[in-house]
Amino acid sequence: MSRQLQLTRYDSAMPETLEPDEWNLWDTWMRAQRLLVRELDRGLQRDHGISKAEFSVLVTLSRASGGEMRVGELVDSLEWEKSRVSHQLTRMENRGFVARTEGGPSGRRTRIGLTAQGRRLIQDAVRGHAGNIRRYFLDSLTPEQATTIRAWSEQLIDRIESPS
Amino acid sequence: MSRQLQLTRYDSAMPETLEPDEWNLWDTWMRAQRLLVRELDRGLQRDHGISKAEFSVLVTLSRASGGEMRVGELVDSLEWEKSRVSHQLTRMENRGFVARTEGGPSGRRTRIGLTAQGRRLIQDAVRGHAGNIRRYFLDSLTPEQATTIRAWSEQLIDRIESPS
DNA sequence: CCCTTGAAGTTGATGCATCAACTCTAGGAG
DNA sequence: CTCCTAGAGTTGATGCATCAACTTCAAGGG
Repeated sequence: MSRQLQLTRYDSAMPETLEPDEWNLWDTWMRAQRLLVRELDRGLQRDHGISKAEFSVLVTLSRASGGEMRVGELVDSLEWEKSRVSHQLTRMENRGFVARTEGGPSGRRTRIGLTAQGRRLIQDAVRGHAGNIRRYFLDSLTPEQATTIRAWSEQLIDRIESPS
Repeated sequence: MSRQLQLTRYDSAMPETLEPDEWNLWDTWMRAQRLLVRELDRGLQRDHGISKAEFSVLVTLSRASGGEMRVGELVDSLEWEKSRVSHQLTRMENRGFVARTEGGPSGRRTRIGLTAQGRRLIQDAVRGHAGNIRRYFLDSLTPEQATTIRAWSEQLIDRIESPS
């Protein structure tokens, strides 16, 4: 993967209405994002054989009291679309990480639980993944940078989420 | 899209080995990323009917001298895998945005060019997308924040790309 | 001239992500 | 009791992204 200077690149808008400084900032930032996410994804895949999506589902289930949740609870917790959750659960059920169990005679609704394999897996993965987050993200930040990034992230979230 | 406080969420690792402050920073930052990327994607889709991937290919081709490139040049410029480029071109050829043309009698290799429709489309899209980058990203940054973000992004890129 | 080899590009398979359409069931209104 | 409806969940279709395997062709060696 040779790195070289380039003026046009994935995600680089560089339109006439952005100044060179501006697109450069945008490009640099987007590039850092992609590299970081890619590195974390690869870490999960390499060290634990699971994807980020699988990790998210497993870690959410592992924190549930009783180790079971309904699909709707997963939807709320993950902030995914319900169909995305459903598809993901199907794949993970096929891999043997989770199980769909019929609710008791009174209950009725489908519940999702970790299998023994899923439970074992997530315990290791959480530690490994935390280490990678620390190595690639947290350790790369000075305290001042961390403060700035946090403040800016919060601004951005508000800005996008409130229909200004 | 109701927003509510939650302690576990997509991409939140929150493992035992991360302090609450740490995972909170990580979570906030990841959340901001996702929202921003999603907003820009939706803008492209809504205003111009194209995906980010299509935008990237079109803008790259539109900057090429002669408006044509070889697949390998696209691969280098976009920093995508060649198979990804090939699949993307197939989809875009089906949509009528680009055309694969046989090189001249001497040349031989396949060249990729914009169609009239593709050229028309990208001219509008570049301006609209630039506006969205400004609105959601650039305008959300103070000069100091911009400086910090740029510096940190560069650190992170170096850190990940150099096999330290 | 033939054969090997490597670069360029394509293809197929699989998983992630989203949209739209569908099923099923529980809980009323009549 | 019967029907209607709304919520919960599933399914299918399509596009993005990646990996591995394959095809083609040009260049060079023998």
